[in-house]
Amino acid sequence: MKKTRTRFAPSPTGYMHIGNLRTAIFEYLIAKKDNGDFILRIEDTDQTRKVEGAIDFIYDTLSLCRFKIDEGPNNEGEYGPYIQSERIDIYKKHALELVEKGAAYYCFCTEERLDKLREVASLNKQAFMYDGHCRNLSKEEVDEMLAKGVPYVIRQAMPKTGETIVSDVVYGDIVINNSVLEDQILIKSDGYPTYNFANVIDDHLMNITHVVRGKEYLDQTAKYNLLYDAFGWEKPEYVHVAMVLGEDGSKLSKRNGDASFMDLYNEGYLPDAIVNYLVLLGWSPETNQEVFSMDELINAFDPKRISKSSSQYDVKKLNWFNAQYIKRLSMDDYFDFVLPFLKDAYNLDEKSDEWIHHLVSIYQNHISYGKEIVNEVKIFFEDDITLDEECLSFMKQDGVNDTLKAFKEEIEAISDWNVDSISIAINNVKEKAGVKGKMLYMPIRIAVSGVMHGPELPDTIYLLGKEKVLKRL
RNA sequence: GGCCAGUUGGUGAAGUGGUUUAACACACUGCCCUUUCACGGCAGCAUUCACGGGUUCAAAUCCCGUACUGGUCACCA
Repeated sequence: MKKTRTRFAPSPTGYMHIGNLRTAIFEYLIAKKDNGDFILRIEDTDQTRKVEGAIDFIYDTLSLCRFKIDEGPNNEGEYGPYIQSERIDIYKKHALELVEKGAAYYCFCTEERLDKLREVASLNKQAFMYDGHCRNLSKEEVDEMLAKGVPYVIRQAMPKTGETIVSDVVYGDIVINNSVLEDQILIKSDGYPTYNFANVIDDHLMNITHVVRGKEYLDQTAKYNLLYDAFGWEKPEYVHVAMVLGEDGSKLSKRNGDASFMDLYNEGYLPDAIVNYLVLLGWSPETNQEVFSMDELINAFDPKRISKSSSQYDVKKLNWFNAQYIKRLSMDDYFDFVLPFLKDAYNLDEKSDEWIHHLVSIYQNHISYGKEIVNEVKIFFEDDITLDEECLSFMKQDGVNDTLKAFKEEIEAISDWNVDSISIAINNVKEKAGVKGKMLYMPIRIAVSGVMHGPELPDTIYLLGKEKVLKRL
């Protein structure tokens, strides 16, 4: 029995949106469920798209998500190199092998000829497909062109008739008619392989057992199978996964900024929560469990339960997951987590550690992402407060002024400023002004904080400080 | 346009012929708890599974057709 091996194969663009990440999650879980290996391979055959530092970025991202990379460019195993641009010779060699076998051929067609073909096709409202012009070149003709140094590509010779069956773990058997298959390019004129070719070669050479990728590649898989057959290689298991759509149901793109993992991370979304949310987007466990640790995930994951239809990214549910994870953070971890957001937004130099801790601690059950705390604590850092319509109309009610007057007196009378004494003060107001519940708390809350929602009132008052509270009254 | 796939509530989804008068979760609404807010708890929220036919004693579940959505048809990955 072969050891299960999956691979994450991004191109090094320095950007990872949640759709890519989700694919990585699935790949990781499939491998780890079988105690297999998770491999990172960099697909940089398009040299124009290369971005500096992108490989480290991918390592960082995956490590934040708790994925252990068993083999990759920075920790090579026995199947290296793990960067496609360093494997050029390998692809070339295999392409030539196919030419030898008659499954591929040299093509010397010029850009101009191809363009003309394309033009004609679009005129006839037909999809362009290479006409196989060079497919029947004789050995002598080929050698002559080669000797003359005419630029060439190597194309795969597709069968013209019959059909190819693609077996997929989530979609079942898909039948593709061979007549729709183009004699696709395997090796480009710059000597680099195309994505489709490099993929097949690498996946085989690296002993990948499960190829997990976006559903958009499903149709292409017939070509892959033909390639595997031509080499006489065993095909991997295919796991095609449906797309993740943006919140509006449209395709995710770079433009849809907040769907990038790093952006979410920088906003204060915990990688564990992101992973947990994403794995449930397009996959569901047999039980009703929703919050999963990595180990539980590895245990529960079954690729057969990946859904066939695409799903929409929903930040509200992500918020819920993230809030769950924030609540479960230890006090220390939580503090380390939110403090950077606070420091970034406010000058904390004059605040005591005790004060900062107290402030932050009352929000652990309130926020759904780290940066949210910045807005929440605004009332403690601003001098002026402005009331919105709702607050204003509340404050116009009868008795509000009496309540506030009584409250002010109580506050002034406090000598030992702490949460308990403030609670007592509020309680005294209840007696004095003869109000309770909402009519007691709301006027005070609005007067001191300017908003109708917030953390525990005594804490709020305590943190604001006597001076500020009196000033606002 | 050809080919391929998908279609269960605002969202993620369970469901593979009868125990489903369609689970669970997010969101939303209401109530309770808390002397306020939030947290938490409880309840409500699809008479119906894109639509139309068929098979069957019985269909969200099987078959056929239609519609819609998406993908794919590059010397991009």
